[in-house]
Amino acid sequence: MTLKDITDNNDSCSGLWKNFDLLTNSEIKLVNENRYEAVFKPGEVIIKQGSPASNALFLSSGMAKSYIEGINGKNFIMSILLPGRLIMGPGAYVNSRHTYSVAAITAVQACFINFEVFKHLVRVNGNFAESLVEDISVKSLRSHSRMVNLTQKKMPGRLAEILLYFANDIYNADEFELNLSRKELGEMTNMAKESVVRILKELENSGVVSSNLSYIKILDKAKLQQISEKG
Amino acid sequence: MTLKDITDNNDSCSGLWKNFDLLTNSEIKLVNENRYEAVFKPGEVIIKQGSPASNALFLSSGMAKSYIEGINGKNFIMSILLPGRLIMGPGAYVNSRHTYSVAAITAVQACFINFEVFKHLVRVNGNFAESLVEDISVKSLRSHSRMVNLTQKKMPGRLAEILLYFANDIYNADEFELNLSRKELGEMTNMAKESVVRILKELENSGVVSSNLSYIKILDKAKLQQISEKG
DNA sequence: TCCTATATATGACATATATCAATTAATTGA
DNA sequence: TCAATTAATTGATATATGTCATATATAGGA
Repeated sequence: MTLKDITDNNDSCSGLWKNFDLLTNSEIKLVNENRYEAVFKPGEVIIKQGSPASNALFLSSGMAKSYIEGINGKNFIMSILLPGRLIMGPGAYVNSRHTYSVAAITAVQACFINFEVFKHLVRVNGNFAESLVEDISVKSLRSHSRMVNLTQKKMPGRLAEILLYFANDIYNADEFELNLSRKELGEMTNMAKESVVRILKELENSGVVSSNLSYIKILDKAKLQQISEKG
Repeated sequence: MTLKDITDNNDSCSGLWKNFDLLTNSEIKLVNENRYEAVFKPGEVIIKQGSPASNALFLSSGMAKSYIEGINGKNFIMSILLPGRLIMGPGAYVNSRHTYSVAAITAVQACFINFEVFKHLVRVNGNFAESLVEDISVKSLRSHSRMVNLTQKKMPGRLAEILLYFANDIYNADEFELNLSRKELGEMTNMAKESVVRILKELENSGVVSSNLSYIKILDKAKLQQISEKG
């Protein structure tokens, strides 16, 4: 990982999160004076669970995954991270530890912003504070919905749900080159990688999707939706 | 449900959450001018998932459960609620809908505070805003840990975890009269009620706990801890 | 008090899903 | 380009867990 201070070039981290729009000019200046950029190769760990946390971050380009390192080295992928999204775990406000890990999926350029600056802004700018709470609330809502999905659906429902997530929220397309392995799909859906393969094949056999290794094409979205909802 | 305005008696909702300590006198006055109390009988629904949300609430006495109504009428109990704890779902800041239900377990007295007042305080009082983010962060952290527990542990680990939760976080004692049914224990651990009975019996047979219907006694806490951690 | 509804308990069985072993396919680096 | 590693696939099997049926116990009302 290479870390270079680029506060004096004309890039700006402040464009990476819509909530920064709520800041005053001097507050934006403060943000830009306290940001750092770094570049990561695919697979590289950007944030390590358990390590001391002192920065929030944003991707300026690329794709990453946030995941909890659970029992017996088994990971649980929480979400796929794209530019425009605040990456700041709850540890920031609890124990100053990273409560999950983040790793690059593709090549990633990331922008780090010091927590203290961030927290300062929450204290002095009420609208910014409110927007942070909104951001956290949306994540919390997703997390609840995820909990139900994982505990109440069987494998086809869980896999269908995650395929829709990629189509709707990540790639904005019904066919896409998925840059996650079967194992990682399993880490999102709580399935063994072999089960991912099998259920995926079932979905192919019933004409709902077609897949050629990492290339996935959703053929019958309504059906997929139905499978996802019925569990 | 009976709802009575008691703004003119000397009780105060502001004592129900430590974060209210951060408010100024006039802000506390505002809170007290906009609060309402209500009493609920065991089993009564206090908040209904999906309904319009306009109030945060606190219990002034009693015990309640928050739960998500999931697929096919299957519930997922998120947490046990006691006095001192803010009850405000993420919907407050997302779509003004309750994202989960809350029901009384014992007799409950609850104090309702209007969202708008609450949000106003977040905007004008930076320390209060920060304390709210802290509160949400702690819950979020628990929710993550819960996710791992539910997805990566087998039944004995999940049940052990929940028994420790009751001992450590709810009753503060290693023996207690549990006022939840086996079915509800299942709704916390993602187990069928019959499975709860069976695993509980296993724990009894191995001398880890003893139970007489709703009376639970933890005999070997270290062992229970170990079962919980190993999964 | 007894009756009824509800909760708990238990056994037999079905099934979803993981695990293990082996094979094939794809990717990467020298 | 080819060997070597890694990922995907497939089948056989083991296991965890849910479901169903039924019995027993408990609690709440008339």
